[in-house]
Amino acid sequence: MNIGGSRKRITIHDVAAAAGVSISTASKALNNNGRMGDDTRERVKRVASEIGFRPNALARGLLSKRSFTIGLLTNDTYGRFTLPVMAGVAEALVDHGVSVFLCAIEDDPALGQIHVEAMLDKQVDGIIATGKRIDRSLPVDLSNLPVPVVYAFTEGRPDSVSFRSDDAQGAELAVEWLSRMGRRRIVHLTGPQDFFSVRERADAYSKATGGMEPVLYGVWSESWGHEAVARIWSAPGEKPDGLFCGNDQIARGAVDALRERGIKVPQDVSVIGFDNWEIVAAQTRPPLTTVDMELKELGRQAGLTVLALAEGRPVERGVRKLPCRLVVRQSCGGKPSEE
Amino acid sequence: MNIGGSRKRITIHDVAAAAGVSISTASKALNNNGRMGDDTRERVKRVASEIGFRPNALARGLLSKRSFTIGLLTNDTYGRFTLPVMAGVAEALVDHGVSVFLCAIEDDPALGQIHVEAMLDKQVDGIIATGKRIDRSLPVDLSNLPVPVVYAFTEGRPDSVSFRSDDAQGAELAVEWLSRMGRRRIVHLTGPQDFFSVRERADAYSKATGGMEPVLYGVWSESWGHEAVARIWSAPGEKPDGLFCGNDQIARGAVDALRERGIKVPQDVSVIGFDNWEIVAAQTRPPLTTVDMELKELGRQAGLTVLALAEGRPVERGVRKLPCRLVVRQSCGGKPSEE
DNA sequence: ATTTTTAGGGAAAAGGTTTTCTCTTCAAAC
DNA sequence: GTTTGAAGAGAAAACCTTTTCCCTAAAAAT
Repeated sequence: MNIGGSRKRITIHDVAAAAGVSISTASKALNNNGRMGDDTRERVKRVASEIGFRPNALARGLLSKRSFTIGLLTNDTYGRFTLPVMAGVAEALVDHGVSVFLCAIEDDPALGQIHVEAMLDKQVDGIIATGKRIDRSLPVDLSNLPVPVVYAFTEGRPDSVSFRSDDAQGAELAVEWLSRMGRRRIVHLTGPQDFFSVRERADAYSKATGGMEPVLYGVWSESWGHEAVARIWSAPGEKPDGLFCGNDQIARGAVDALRERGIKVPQDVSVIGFDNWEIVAAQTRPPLTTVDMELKELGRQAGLTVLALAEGRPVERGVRKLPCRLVVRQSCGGKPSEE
Repeated sequence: MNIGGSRKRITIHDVAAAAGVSISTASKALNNNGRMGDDTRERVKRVASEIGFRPNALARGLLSKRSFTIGLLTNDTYGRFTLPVMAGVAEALVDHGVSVFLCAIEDDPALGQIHVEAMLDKQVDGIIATGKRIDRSLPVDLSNLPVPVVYAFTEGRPDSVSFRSDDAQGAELAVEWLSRMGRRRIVHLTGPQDFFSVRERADAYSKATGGMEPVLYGVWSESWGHEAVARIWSAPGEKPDGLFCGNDQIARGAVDALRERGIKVPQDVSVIGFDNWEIVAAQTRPPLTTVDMELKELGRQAGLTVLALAEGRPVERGVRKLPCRLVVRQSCGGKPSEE
């Protein structure tokens, strides 16, 4: 009977009238401000909850200059990286009564501009920019905005606050674990070299392994993992006993290729992935041991940081690298971590 | 130099002062209301854009009772279904100046309640509820809200508006295509029977095939696809030449299992999936022909509908089934559709 | 020359809330 | 009995915009 949704909203005037006080007294009672008798305060509060009063955030925001709203800008339509970040942001902020505007801008500067302006019009308290690559920035100008901006998993302006995962440490984690599993000939199979994180991981890998083996750059697909294994195993010479892959898709391709060749994972070769993309990692046979970038935690911290900036609290600027975490499943041997 | 983001916002007062008119004239000039000389109107507009005036949406919303904001409630943390829906909603609404609040409530009723209240406080013009199953409703009470609610890919209240895909039609599409490819013994390999869409697809499949073959119910995983193929091909008797799978993961498991048995896809057996989950469908070897539920379109329609309701336009209530679309890749034969 | 009309523009209220200031009243102190 | 103080509560301003109503002056009509 009320599908369209209409019913007069209850305002503080109604509360005041029902409690027999003025609106100022009602307001003060509800916000625990001002001076008044305990009985009055209690009565107002009781009446307010009885008639179901909830303050109008628009009116409040107009006055306080805080909308308790932030904007999340992303160009990751696929959501693979953005989704955990979003979840973290939202989770961190809901406790503080802050809501999140979702702005998917694809890679369209005009759309980005529109969204930024819409957010500013709506008086967001801050903006979080997030993307799918830490070495690319969003196609939109976020300088000189009247609100603070925090970058998460995307290239930020110098002199701002940005969060990213520590890819070098993640790579070390991977190599370390392979070594611990007794692997000595570890090959790194990764994505395109123009990705900053690819280079960073490759450098860390080379440093950790002493730079004995070459790094194989390719694309982020299963078929590249497949092809790389074919290339390695059909070439003459000693074969690796460990594969450190740049993402879970490559790892999955590699594992599948190894299985097809009758090479046992993890008995003969250990394979480790990167990203902990559940849908790929968990469905691989055997399930992939992989490096998790802790994107949800990254989102959480970005959320808390933009909040701090919005409230004028001091925040140290710069790039913050968050540590990765090893998720042990079965593709390397070793005891799986419980989840 | 402005990291925290602070700079006095420009109000219509500033415009009025700069243009040498009153605020009422300024407002009317900018909104093409009221009567005034063309020169005055132009001057005000020019000045406004020169000093970068943008109206405060909070103040405007307070007055107009419209916040140009809607809430998107979801319990699909994974984002597999929600993400395209969200993209569609946002895309449809950004043109109308409407922003979208993202509310991820997991499956927590308390969290849902908090989010709904926060949205109402922020005076959203409407709410879209979306989930991961069309036969489950969100764990939150959306009845008797002061704003319209539209359901997308989740069970809605009777007497409301909900959008879902036409699973029966999707199944027909699949069977039809397999028949067109010359397949005569088509087996349906699907998910748990307690899913409404599973039953609906299975019924449509049975009707289309004359109910010759049994339906194999299982779980939504690759390993089930794998196992089902093993079960079928190790049993005595004639083998199927077509597999209609309940989702792309099952299809992928089946394709992998067939390949391992030396059975050629699509030469010997055609396999068709459901969902068109790119990451699975496109990376399978060969890439999966599958049924797309057009979730983005679904989101778009949900967005436009909630907007219509918010504006008081009449909307026919009830469940609307949107047609699915066949995406032809290589797992069935036939010429791939361009994308 | 007087009245009527119209154009152009301003004053003020409204929307819901918070906050500062003011006012009244009653108790305590002198 | 007068002054001081504080407690309790209300009036009003402020936030920013839109809209209705009103006022003035010039043009048109009589």
